[in-house]
Amino acid sequence: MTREAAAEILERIALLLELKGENPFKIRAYKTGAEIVESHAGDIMQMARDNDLAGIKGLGEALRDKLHELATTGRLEFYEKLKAEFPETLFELFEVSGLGPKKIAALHGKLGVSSLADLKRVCEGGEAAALSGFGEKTVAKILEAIAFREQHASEFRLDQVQALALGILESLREHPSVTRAEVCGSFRRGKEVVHDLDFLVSTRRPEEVIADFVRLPQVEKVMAHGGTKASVHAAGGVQCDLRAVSSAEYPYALLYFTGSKEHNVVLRQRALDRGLSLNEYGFKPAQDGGRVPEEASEVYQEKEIYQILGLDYIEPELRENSGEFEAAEKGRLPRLVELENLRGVFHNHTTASDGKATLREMAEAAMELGLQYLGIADHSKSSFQANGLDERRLRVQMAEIRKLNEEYAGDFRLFAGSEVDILRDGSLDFPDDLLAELDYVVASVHNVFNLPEDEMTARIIRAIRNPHVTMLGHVTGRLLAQRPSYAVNIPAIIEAAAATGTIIELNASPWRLDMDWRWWRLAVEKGVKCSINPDAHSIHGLKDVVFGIRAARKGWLTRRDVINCLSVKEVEKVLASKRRGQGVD
DNA sequence: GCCGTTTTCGGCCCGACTGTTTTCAGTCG
Repeated sequence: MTREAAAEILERIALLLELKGENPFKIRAYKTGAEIVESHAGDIMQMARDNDLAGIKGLGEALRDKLHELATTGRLEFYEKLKAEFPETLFELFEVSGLGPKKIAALHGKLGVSSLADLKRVCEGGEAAALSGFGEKTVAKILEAIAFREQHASEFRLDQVQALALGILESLREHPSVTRAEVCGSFRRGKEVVHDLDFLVSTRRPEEVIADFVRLPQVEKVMAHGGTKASVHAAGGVQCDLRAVSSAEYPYALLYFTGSKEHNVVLRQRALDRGLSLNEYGFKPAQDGGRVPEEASEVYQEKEIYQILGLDYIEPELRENSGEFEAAEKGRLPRLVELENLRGVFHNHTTASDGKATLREMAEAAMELGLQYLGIADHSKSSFQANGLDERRLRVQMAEIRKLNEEYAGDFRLFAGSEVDILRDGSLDFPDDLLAELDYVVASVHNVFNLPEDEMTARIIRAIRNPHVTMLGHVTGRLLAQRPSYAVNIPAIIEAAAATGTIIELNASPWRLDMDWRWWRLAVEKGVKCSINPDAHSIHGLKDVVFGIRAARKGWLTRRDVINCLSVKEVEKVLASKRRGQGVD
């Protein structure tokens, strides 16, 4: 049993206990237990097997015993019994925004609701509205939430598919009959969510490769299995398709299956303009008697196909038919930012607020990743739920950071910051004189999401105008495939950021990827700089920058647009420039 | 269920918002 699986079971126990109306503190004990299991620095499952968990704060006798049972037998009697009291599908109700344990318990107990389908039925049929504590508006909100979920039902966040995609890709590449393999589709294009995973291989033995593909351990169900393609469902319901082609066809197929569809349409039109017909297998003459240029027979990479069509190579992230062809014709494609360009990251949390690692642990993890600096930005006091820092605790942290910086003696630099709440009226959670003591400030909205667009926009712009606000955090508040963004006028925010020299964050958490890649070209045009921020709540979370880099590339960003590609000296200047009224240049 | 004792029970994190109520329960961050 992996630590993730064990933590998941503890979390589910907490949900089931909530449904049963158990003591809320007992429930919290299971939730914190799950967090500890997920984030403990040691090999916690081995420790559980060896009965070596004593001394870990938050794991008492009961949880230690349960973890030992899980680690040694792979199951937990207590959980199995609890689970048997409720239908498995009941868990999906927790994902409907606005529904909590009390309402779910009422729906289940009084109306027998045990799935999303049931829920929809009783909401539409009027039975739900008649329940005590429910009314017309509650039901309307539930139906809205169901509709949002349905609309996004087949969307998977990148963190949900990344390990699966890379795992299958590795198996394919290791296959003795496979010469080249790639994940295509929206995954390769760096979309913020994907619907499925498209794999492509080049091989001389397609049947053999396909047969081995459908037998991979990740495969749960085989949907289709032919001679050159197969379609399967992997764990978690992600559909995975595999296409097998010849070595000569491979670059054409790679281009075709990477898409986007809109990009391909333009490519094929360009080919026709040159008397050529392009499909996933290669070039053909568009008319009888036409001929294919000689270079076409020597195509080994996508790059050469673009060349034949008179274009510079277009990176997969840019293939959305949103200006890449004009730029490629004129040789004006941007040189996209790369992971290796990043020298530091801002907006990270520690155990002082809701993070799982200490200041020192975060710093060491950042060094381990080869970074030269790390910005800390724990929550401010209004974020009670996240154990936000008050003035006193923030000053303690600033002192700790100064001390660590002395210890690191220039080899590594910590920046003292704060993720300060933007309050309802656009004022900030800390007074200006305190903010002035920090190296930088991230301002974010964490409550009152339902303001009308003009009020929300005015609220954020007021915060941006504060000279101490260095950067704006997760501008729309969206949670991908789960919660839509709040109403906000992004172009107006970008204008205000440009006018005040405020940096806008690209929050790299795979849940957010916010500001969305579609806005960055406008931002860059206006002169706004980007900070790719992992919003890490643990050591592991620092690695989320890989998702941020993908999104940044998709937004046409170069290293010059991203402030965390700067050296310590340069970034210090940029962080201080707004306060000194110089703006960011 | 965990923790920490002025040891073996009593406390455990706060505030706003919403909708359903008629004084508050549920949800969310």
